[in-house]
Amino acid sequence: MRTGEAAVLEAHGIKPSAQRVAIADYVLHTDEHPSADEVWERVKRVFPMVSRATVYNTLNLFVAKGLLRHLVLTEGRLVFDSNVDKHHHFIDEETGKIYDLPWDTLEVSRVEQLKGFDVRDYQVLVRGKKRRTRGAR
Amino acid sequence: MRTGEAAVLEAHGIKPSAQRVAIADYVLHTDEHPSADEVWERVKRVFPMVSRATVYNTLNLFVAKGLLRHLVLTEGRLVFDSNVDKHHHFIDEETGKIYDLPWDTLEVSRVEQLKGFDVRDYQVLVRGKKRRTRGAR
DNA sequence: TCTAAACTTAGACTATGTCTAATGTATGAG
DNA sequence: CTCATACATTAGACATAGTCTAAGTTTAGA
Repeated sequence: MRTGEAAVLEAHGIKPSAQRVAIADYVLHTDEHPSADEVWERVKRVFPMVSRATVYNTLNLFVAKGLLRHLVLTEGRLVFDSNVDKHHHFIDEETGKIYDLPWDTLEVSRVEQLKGFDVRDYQVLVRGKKRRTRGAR
Repeated sequence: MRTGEAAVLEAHGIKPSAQRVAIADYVLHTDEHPSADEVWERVKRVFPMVSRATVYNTLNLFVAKGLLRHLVLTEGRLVFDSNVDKHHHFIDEETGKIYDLPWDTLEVSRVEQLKGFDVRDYQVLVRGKKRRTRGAR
């Protein structure tokens, strides 16, 4: 278990309890875009008594404090993304897996000229099939 | 109630029952991006005995037959979109309302050059606040 | 140590969506 | 026309994701 997590939490104004550190330890270091229940399953391995409510509360707290984003990209699942920088997403329609696309691989023109809308944020959502490339994640 | 709906359903290989026509009558002519339960509420006004399962089955059937798209854009809601042409979406973060953005108001570059991905479809997802413009919806 | 605030827990609750078994309806063959 | 069959519809049970609540536990400070 990494001990640096506690410091990260404190830096964001979050009191670092044991449960919160365990959750942070997984969710801040994965690129798997887990759902809340997946986080729960994972955290229970190292912390069997943790309750569902705690995991949900903690994840929502992390989102409120800017440590995570939540995404609503796939059916029936609210997933979390530890990459809080701007980026796009690719969804593999066969596996449901979500991949981050770096911000500058795509370029969107004319977003700022949208009439009647104050744009706060945007991203491109790409769907399709990931090619099999061994070694790639 | 428009009678042309039955012909539209048949043209897509769907047997036009009374319930299905009533559902089509609402959902194919709205730009409100309703959720399944919203469709149910609406259809019950003119067809009080319709069951939840029928509405869900019918909407899924329409999606399978290409009459509708379903979108997973907002938290906890799978919404339906009768606009099956390519277009982008704007989500008002205050009201949760979804607006269609015509395809050519935005332009995305370099989508086809994505390495390792077969792109089947993409759209831009814009979030922010809609300006109040009386008369516009 | 004692107390108050904050955190965690188990489980009830809500909402959304699916499934099933039984019933209803439409249609074509006889 | 009647029956048989296939398909549609129904009510309600079930599943899943997420929230809420009340009670218990921890923590930090006086």
